[in-house]
This record gives sequence, structure tokens and C-alpha cells, in this order.
Amino acid sequence: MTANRADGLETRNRLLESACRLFAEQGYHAARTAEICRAARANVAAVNYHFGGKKQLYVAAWRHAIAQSVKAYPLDGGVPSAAPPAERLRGHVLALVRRFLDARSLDMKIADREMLHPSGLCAEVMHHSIKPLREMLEQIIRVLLGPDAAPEAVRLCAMSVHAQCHAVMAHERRLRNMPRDGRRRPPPLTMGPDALAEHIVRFSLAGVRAVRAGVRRGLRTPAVKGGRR
Amino acid sequence: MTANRADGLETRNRLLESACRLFAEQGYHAARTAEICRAARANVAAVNYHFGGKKQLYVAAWRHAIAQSVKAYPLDGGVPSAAPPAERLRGHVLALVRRFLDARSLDMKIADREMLHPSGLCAEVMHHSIKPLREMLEQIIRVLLGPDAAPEAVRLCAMSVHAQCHAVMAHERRLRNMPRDGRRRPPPLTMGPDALAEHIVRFSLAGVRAVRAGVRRGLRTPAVKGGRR
DNA sequence: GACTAGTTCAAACGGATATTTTAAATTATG
DNA sequence: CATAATTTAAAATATCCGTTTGAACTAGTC
Repeated sequence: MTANRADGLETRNRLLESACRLFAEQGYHAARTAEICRAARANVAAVNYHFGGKKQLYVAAWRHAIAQSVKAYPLDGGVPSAAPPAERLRGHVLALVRRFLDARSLDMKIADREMLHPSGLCAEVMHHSIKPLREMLEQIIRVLLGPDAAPEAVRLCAMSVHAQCHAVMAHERRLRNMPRDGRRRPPPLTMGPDALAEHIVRFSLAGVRAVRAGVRRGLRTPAVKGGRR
Repeated sequence: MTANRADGLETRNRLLESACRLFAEQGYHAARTAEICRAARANVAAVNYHFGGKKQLYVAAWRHAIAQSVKAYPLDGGVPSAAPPAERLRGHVLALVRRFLDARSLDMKIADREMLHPSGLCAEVMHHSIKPLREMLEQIIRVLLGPDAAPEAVRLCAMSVHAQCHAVMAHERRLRNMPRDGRRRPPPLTMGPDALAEHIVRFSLAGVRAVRAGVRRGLRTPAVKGGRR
């Protein structure tokens, strides 16, 4: 009997990488297996041989992307959990923004598309991709907000922070997807990941402190008019 | 000669409404003309008779959605442009969040899908939908940041505010799209649009003030370790 | 060096689905 | 009632894509 051959694993890996990229760029439905194979310099039959079908390839590719991302960008950003919460937030946001802007980190892009146009596969993987992220962020913010903070307040602040990081990715993707010659493209990101993260951290720390102050005083502010019809 | 018939306009309108809804829920590619017609209680041929094809229907429906939204939710939220900038921001955010959460406001949902999966049609309409929004927001923030603010700082703060409003819509959509019986659904929005807007305004006003303070002092903060491989 | 199972390949399969058109039937309106 | 505007059902059109197959190939083993 002969052992598995080395070249087999190589094409399997190429397939995995191409699949990550194309699924991230186009989503499960729009990405064509033929194109994935072409990008991987493999025959169309390779997908079925190595993975058993497009669906299984999708799940495998997503898992692969997640593994790569968390290895490259630990969620705490390298800041120990004993550090002051402001520093931990900085680490987390920086790691997140870098990850979002790294063209090789594809898991969040896949997750994003899955949200908008679910393939029906892998609700499993979805949570695996997103849950730890939210938990870490909420944990940090809980400390920042202090012991009296309502769970609602924590969730809202986490949303505010995450939304900003996410927006950076969305903006960058818009730049990529736009036709190169389009006269009216959105203004490019003139700054690098670190400067962007810096803004988000400063903005958010102040925001969280304001919410903390508001919670303590039980503030409510007047409504504003203007509604539907 | 007989004039155009009334029933013709009626089905044309029903078609427009159904198209808005389905294009917003599924995007241009995934939405089927047959389903649009079924929802509008019209024959499949109706799309071609009234609009000349799916593409033209898409553009017309989007325009229709935009018109409805701006009529229902004026961008200034009813706050006069002479009001203090904090009030104007409150008005703007409140209008935006209400609009994002109103199931009948579909233009932003269509735009959102178009961003992620462009149909290639109507870069025109896209800008028509988004540009005025960004301009109003940046104008308000420019005042809040003061005369010394760099254009970059204005753009970043506008991004921070808009991202939060957008996240609200995204979260609500996730709730809709999730399988009803999914054990693990994201936590629902327990609060109404006004409370959400209230949080965003408080968070953002503090954030903008912090950025303003940082700009004045020319602050820069130290980098944090943790990167790619 | 030959054997063999793991791997690649080109070509075709099979199936599905959507948009658009057509021509006849119907209806509102002047 | 006459007529052009709509509606209708069915056929036409246009793609297209994931998967299979059986033969050819090749790395690794004996």
C-alpha cells in the first residue's frame, strides 16, 4: 500500500487558499468552483476529489481562514488581561483593525457575506468566528463601565466599538470592489491601520466614559421630532 | 384614442413596492422577477411590459425607495440648521436610526447589498442615495470639531457616527434573516429606535469632543505590539 | 524497475432555473 | 361600441454550473 502523496496535500492547500479568497470576495453563491480551481491551478474535479463538494469546501475554507486569523491576530492584541482596561481596549481594537485590513485575513469577510446572504451551511462556524470576539470586547467594556453598568449598556458600547472597526473593513472593501476607472470613488484611506485604530480607541474611550457617567446619573435626554409620514 | 388606464398604474406601483422589498431583502441577483410579480399579484410579463426588464425595474424601484425615505425622514431630523451642533447631531442620528429601523425604508438596505455585491447598474443612484447623508453629517461634525479640525478628523468622526447607525440596521436585519427556530440567535434589540439613537448620540458627542481635544494638543498615543506572523 | 493506490485530467452529464417574448384574450375608457 | 392599453399562459431563449466518469498519470513502496 502506498501512503498519501505529497502533491495531493499541496493542491488541497492551494484549493483551500483560493477558496478562502474567492468566497471572501464574492460569497458562497457567487463564487464558482471552476474559478476557484483555476485560481488554484487545479482541475475542476479536484474540489470533489479532495473535499467531496462545494459545500464541504466552503466550510473547510472558512475554518482554514479562521485558524489563520486567530493565529496571526490574537484577540487581546498582545496586551495581558491584567493590564488596565483602556490599554486592553487599545490592544483589542488595534488587533481587530489590523486584522480587518490585512488582505490575508479573510474569515471576517466571509462571515460578513454569510450574514447578508446566508448559505444555510455552518451556523456552527459562524459562531466560532464571531462569538469569542464579542465576548472579549464585552468583558473589557464591562470593566470600563464599572460594576453598576447594566448589561444593556455593555452591549451598546460593544456595538459602538465593533461597528467602527467593521466600518473600516467595509470601506476598504468598497475601494477594492469599485471599478478602477470610476470617476467617483470613495475617498481612499490615507492612513494606516494603526492610525485608524488610534482614532477609534480615542473616540470610544471617551464614549464609554460618557455612558458610564450617564448611567451613574440615570440621564435621559429629550426626544426629537420627525418621523414617518 | 384611449388614455392610459388606471389599473395599469396600479399594478406598476404594486410592482415597484414588491421590487423594493425583495431587492432589499435579497439583492439584485438573488431576487427573482417571478417572485416579485407574485408578490405584486401580477403576471411575469408585467415587469417587461411596465419597465422593459429586470434591470430597469431595479433602478426604478431604488429611486422609488429613496424618494419615500427622504420624504419620511428628512436628514436634519427636523432640527433647524441654526440650532446648536449637538442638537443637530441628535436630530440627524435619530432620523437615521429611525429610518434604518423602519421596515418600510428600504433604500439603505438596497444600497447596502449593492455595496457588497454590485449589480454593475446605477453607480448613479448609489451616490444619490448616500452622498447627501455623508455631507450633512460631515457638516455637523465640522462645526463640532471647530475651525482647526483637519478634514481627516472630520471624515473619521463621521465614519464613527455613521458606523454605529449602520450597525443598528445590520443587527436588525440579522434578526430577520435568522432561522426562526435557531437556538442561538443574536440578542434582540430590547430598546426602540429612540433609545438606540440616544446612546449613539451620547457616545459620539463624547468621542467627537475627545478628538477635538486631541487635535488641539496634537496628541499621539503609543503603538501596541501584535501583528502578522 | 515494476507495481499500485493516490491523484490528475478532459469531456460530458444532468439538471435546474430565470428572463424575455409571443400571440391571444381581456378590460377600461372615450 | 370601438379600440388601444393591459393581462395572461405558455413557449422560447439563454445561460450556466456542480458533479461524474473512466482513462491517464505519477509518487512512493517493495
